[in-house]
Parts: sequence; structure tokens; C-alpha cells
Amino acid sequence: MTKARTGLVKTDKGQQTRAAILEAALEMFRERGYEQTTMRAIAERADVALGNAYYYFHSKEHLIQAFYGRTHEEHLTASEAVLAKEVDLKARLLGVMRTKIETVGPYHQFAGKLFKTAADPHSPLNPFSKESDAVRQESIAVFAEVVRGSKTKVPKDLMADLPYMLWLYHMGIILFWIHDSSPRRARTYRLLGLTVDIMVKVIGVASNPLMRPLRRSAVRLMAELRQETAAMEK
Amino acid sequence: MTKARTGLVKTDKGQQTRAAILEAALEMFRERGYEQTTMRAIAERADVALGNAYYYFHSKEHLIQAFYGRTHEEHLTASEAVLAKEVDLKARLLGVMRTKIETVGPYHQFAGKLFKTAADPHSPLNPFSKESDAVRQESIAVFAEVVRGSKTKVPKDLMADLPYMLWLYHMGIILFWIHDSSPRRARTYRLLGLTVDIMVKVIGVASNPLMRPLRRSAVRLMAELRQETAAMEK
DNA sequence: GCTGCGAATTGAACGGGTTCAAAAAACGCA
DNA sequence: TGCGTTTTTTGAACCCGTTCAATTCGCAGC
Repeated sequence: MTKARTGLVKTDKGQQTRAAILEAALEMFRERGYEQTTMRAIAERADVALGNAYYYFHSKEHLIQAFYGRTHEEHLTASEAVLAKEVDLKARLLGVMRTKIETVGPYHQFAGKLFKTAADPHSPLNPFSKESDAVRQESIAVFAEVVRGSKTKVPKDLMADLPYMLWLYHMGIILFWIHDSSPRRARTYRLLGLTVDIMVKVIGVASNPLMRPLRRSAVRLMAELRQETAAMEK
Repeated sequence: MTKARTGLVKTDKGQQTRAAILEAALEMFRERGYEQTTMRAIAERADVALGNAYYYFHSKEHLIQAFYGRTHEEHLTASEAVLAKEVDLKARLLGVMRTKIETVGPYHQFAGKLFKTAADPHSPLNPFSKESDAVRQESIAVFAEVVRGSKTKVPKDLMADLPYMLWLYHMGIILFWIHDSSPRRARTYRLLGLTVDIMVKVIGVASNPLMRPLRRSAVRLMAELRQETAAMEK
């Protein structure tokens, strides 16, 4: 999928060059961080001319998208294992979230810069953007599966939007993780424990028939958020 | 307060130069947007040499902090009017939030870039950073006043953290607003109506004695978030 | 082998944020 | 008023992301 974006790789040799550049970039990002790594250095390590790097990646930011897709796929497969084992909603959610944090773990030090560019509404890296659509849909599907495969019963009206809500929640956790400077991200894991508990409790409370009005409000809210998301995919 | 940061203005003339640069910058940001405005152009319009702009503002990003403080103060005074009039919690919250959106309104087009840099954990512009501490505290105080001055009764344990929660909520709305491309930010205002309603409802539900366990979880969560915030102020 | 053509590669050049050593102005004080 | 000190101002230079015209490569068709 990443390949389609540049649409410039026609040869086998091309593929190889592209891969070399990408590998060099990711290595250096991990070693030195995003900002400290210059395009010139990447090109040099990949043994190509500066301009050639731009032939395969429209910009430095585009190099990040590869990282994006890569960790996403790792997370997908890692989640499958969890979802196959657990049936308790809380355990499933916690498991998937933990997996996520573990997957992105090695990139923490430059995740900040990553997020920085991702936060720009006009950046293709923005998780709400058109370019990220495929990844986002897959990611939301994981949370749908989290709920669907659990033994917890959820009212239909809520069920329709719950996966998206959980995905948003997960984005919030990522946001916290980015800012988390505690050793071994201990604080993020603690937060996970707390919030997963809250989420499950809230889902429980919200499922009560008496809570229908509040639920309706929440669902309308989600509709509104989604609409905006859709509008962004100009 | 902004002046203290640079610590480089000792003269009257210095103050003037500083002001001239700032004014030029804000004008151009509004006219052309953040990225389109070059430091060279700012310096030229302010009739100083390029280097001089850097004498007063450590970087282009630092120029944004002025905008930050400025709109914050506008919002403070505008909020006072609302809070003096309304006694209903919902009306107070809605009023303060509307005021906020109106205050930042003129800067929407470059708010995205602003947010982009603000999202970086290491940026002084980050709303959680030490540099933003004063502004943040004042801002939270406004939400404390929103609750305190209303006729709604709130349990003590919740009351302690509610202002911070509302401030976080307000950050979320800002985030949405940044991404909102609808005419006259209609979607943001619609979202305000929805979410303020939800917030008030949730506060009502959470105040129920039966909800004590959930409330405890929420309060612990806030404590955790605050702790991280504090840790960031290295 | 030669030719032509698209794919791949090159490196010089450009634009804009940032740095810095040095010059100029302003100030304090004898 | 002259002189050292501090504050302000200057502009050239540097770095790095990005662009692009020109060159080389690889190969299909003759």
C-alpha cells in the first residue's frame, strides 16, 4: 500500500533502492531521532544521491508513513493472539491496548516529533486524513472485534459507535504515552489500568435502559465527530 | 509575563523594537498564514535587521507564544461578563466555551500550524509545559469559577478535579475547532451544544451517591494525568 | 550492435530558519 | 566630556529540506 503512493517504482532495482533508503531512514530515526537525522545523512547511508531520496519519498515526513504502516501491521497480528484467547471485555481491551504500547515502544523518543507533524490538519500523516483512512478503518475494526468477541452485552445503538469511541480513546492514550517520560512508560501502563476500568464501567452504566437519553447524546456526538472526519477527506 | 521569558529587554527603545517586531509578525500571520510568513519579511516590515528579530524572539515559534497570551487575556475578560450574568451551570459552561471560540476565531487559518508546534512535548508552546503553566492555571481557574458560581451542587471529591476535567474538555474542543473546516465553524458550535449538554448530564449522573465507585476511578485518573503534567515541568 | 525512450540518478542551486562575531548606540560614571 | 560597559543592531554565513535540469542506465525493437 505504501508503494502505491509514490507510483514511481517500476524496476526491481528501483524497489531495492527504495527499500535501502527506507531502511537507512528508520535506523537513523531510532538512533538519533527524527530531527537530528538529515536527508543528506540518510542518502549517504543508503549510498544514493540526495535527490534520489526525493525521487522515492516526496518529503522527509513521508518517510514516517512507512513507520506508521509498519507498526500498525505489527499491532494487528499481535492483537489477534490476544483476541483469540480472552473473552472478558476488560481483558480484551486491556490486552489490545498493552500490545499497542509495546509495539510502538522502540520509537518513543521520536514519537513526539512524529506526533507533531501528525497533528497538523493538513498533513497526510494526520490520523484523520484521507491518506490514513485505510489504516484507521482497520484499526477501528480491531476495537469492533474487541467488543464483538466479548461476553458483554451492549445495546445496539451504542454498539454502532462504540468501536469508534474506543479508537478515539486509544488515540488519547497514545497522546499520553508520547508525553510520558517515566521509566519504562510505567505511567502509561498505570493509566491503562485505570482507564480501561473506567471504560468498561461506563459501558456498563451506559447500557442501562435508564441511560438511554445520555446514550443518545453520546451517539449524536460521535456522529458529529465522524462527519467532521469525513469532511476532512476533502 | 511574556517579557520575562526573553530577559533581554532593558531599554525603552528595546521595548518598542520588540513590540514592532511582534506587531509585524501577528499582522503577517493573519494576512498570509504562519508558514508563508518568513522571518526576513517580518524583520523588513518591522524595519529591523533579520538578526535583531532573533534577539527578541528566540525562534519563529516563540512569536506564537505572544498570540497565546494575548487571546488568553481577551478570553479572561470576555468570560467575566458571562459569569457575572448566568447562574445555570449549562449556560455558564456554554457561554465560556463560546467566548473562547469567538476569541480565537480570527486566527483559525494558522491555528493548525500553531497546534502542530504546540503538540510537541518538548515545545514551550505545549499547553502542559512549564512555560505555559501560568496561563494554564488561570485558565483552569475560569472553569472552577464556572462550577462554583452555578447553582448546581457537586460532591466535594468531584469538585476538586472538575475544573481540570473541564479544562481538558475545553482542550478537546479546541482540537476539534482546529480541524473544523465548516463555514463559520458551524460544526464546532454544534459540537459545543452537544458536548456541553453531555458534560452537564454526566456531572449530574456522577453526583449520584450510587456512582461513588466510578467517581473514585475518575478522580484517580485525573490525579494520574496531573502527575504526568507535573513531571513534564522538569 | 545501434537507437530511442522511459526509469533512475545525480548534484548544483534555492529558500528560509538560525547563529554569531563584530559594529553601533546607549548608558553610567568619574 | 571622555571612557568603559552593557544593550542593541547588523548582515554575512551556515544548515538543511526541497527542486530541477541534466545525465546515465537498462532494455525493447530493429
